[in-house]
Amino acid sequence: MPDSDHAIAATFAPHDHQQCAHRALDEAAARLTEQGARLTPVRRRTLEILLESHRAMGAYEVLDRLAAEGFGRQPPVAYRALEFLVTHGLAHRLQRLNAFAACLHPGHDHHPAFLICRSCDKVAEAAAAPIRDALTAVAAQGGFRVERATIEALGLCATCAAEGVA
Amino acid sequence: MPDSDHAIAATFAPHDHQQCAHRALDEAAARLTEQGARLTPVRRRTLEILLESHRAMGAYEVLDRLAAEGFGRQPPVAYRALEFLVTHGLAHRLQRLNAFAACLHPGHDHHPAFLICRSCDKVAEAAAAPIRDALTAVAAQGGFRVERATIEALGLCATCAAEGVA
DNA sequence: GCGATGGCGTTACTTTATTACATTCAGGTT
DNA sequence: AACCTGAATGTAATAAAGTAACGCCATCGC
Repeated sequence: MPDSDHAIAATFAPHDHQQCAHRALDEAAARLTEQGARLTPVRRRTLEILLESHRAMGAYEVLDRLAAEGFGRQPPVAYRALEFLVTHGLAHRLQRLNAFAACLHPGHDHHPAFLICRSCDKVAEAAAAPIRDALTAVAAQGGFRVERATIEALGLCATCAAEGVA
Repeated sequence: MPDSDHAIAATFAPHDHQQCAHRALDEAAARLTEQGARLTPVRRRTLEILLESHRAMGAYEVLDRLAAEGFGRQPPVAYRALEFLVTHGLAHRLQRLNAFAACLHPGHDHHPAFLICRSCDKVAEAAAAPIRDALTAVAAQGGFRVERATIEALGLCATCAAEGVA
């Protein structure tokens, strides 16, 4: 991810989340104008909601929030906004959870591996390149060409482990 | 995987499927008696249905088949049988597809990586060890302990590629 | 201003999955 | 054989996740 090993720990450890979320939102806005895509109110708000925590949220959880704030209350409202964000690399979909999480490093590796803590539920993005390389190599031996990889790990983060969670 | 690089290609290439399915069923039965678990009619039939192809099947697709053969026609019938098979390592769940596939190598690596061909829809199991190692290493740098990994690749198999599928 | 496009909202529906509870069946005990 | 017990099976009902189809309105290029 952006710089180093710190990215993972930074997600799980306590940190200035206001700033963390704000930075991601700014980067997102920058990337979109660059691409000529529009960050409309629903989309912006959806991203903000995802950015409030490092957890993954279900589409209906997001929808409830949007509806409470005066946006539409039908599923497509949430799904469309989420799909937009995913398409533009501003959010990720977690297959294991049927849920979505804001991307914290837009513009870097757009198909990271995900580390999901089973205790605090937070989700971190990890550099997928070495993992994908291993996968690609194994597949190639069988003549299979990998186009998209889903890599999601469930486990325990350092912060929860330090707090004594088994 | 059982032996080698051949396992992947063998899944996608034409082969004696009767024998392939039969062998998997035998191995499954053997493993279950060993574990003291019961391969009841619904469970056995569910496994056979999955083994008929190398595709992943949705729970409702399996359910339709079971219902047509005189078993119950309510979702729990299929979900319970499938869950049993997954628990005992005789089938796998594919997160990306919300579907299930028979395990072709029961007793070997119970958490393989999956290679899903987007053209023929078949699913092969690949050795996950090297991939999981890479994932574990990346995660460990961030203090994260991986407990379970989901590794699923979408792409094109050798057979489809040879047939000119782009 | 005017049409084309994209975004948003709605209704309606499909697909996937679970909860809760009644019934049946295999196995061991008396 | 009668009896108990726990696992397995079946049902109805419902929840959760996701999609299709359509109309309205705003924005943008002309």
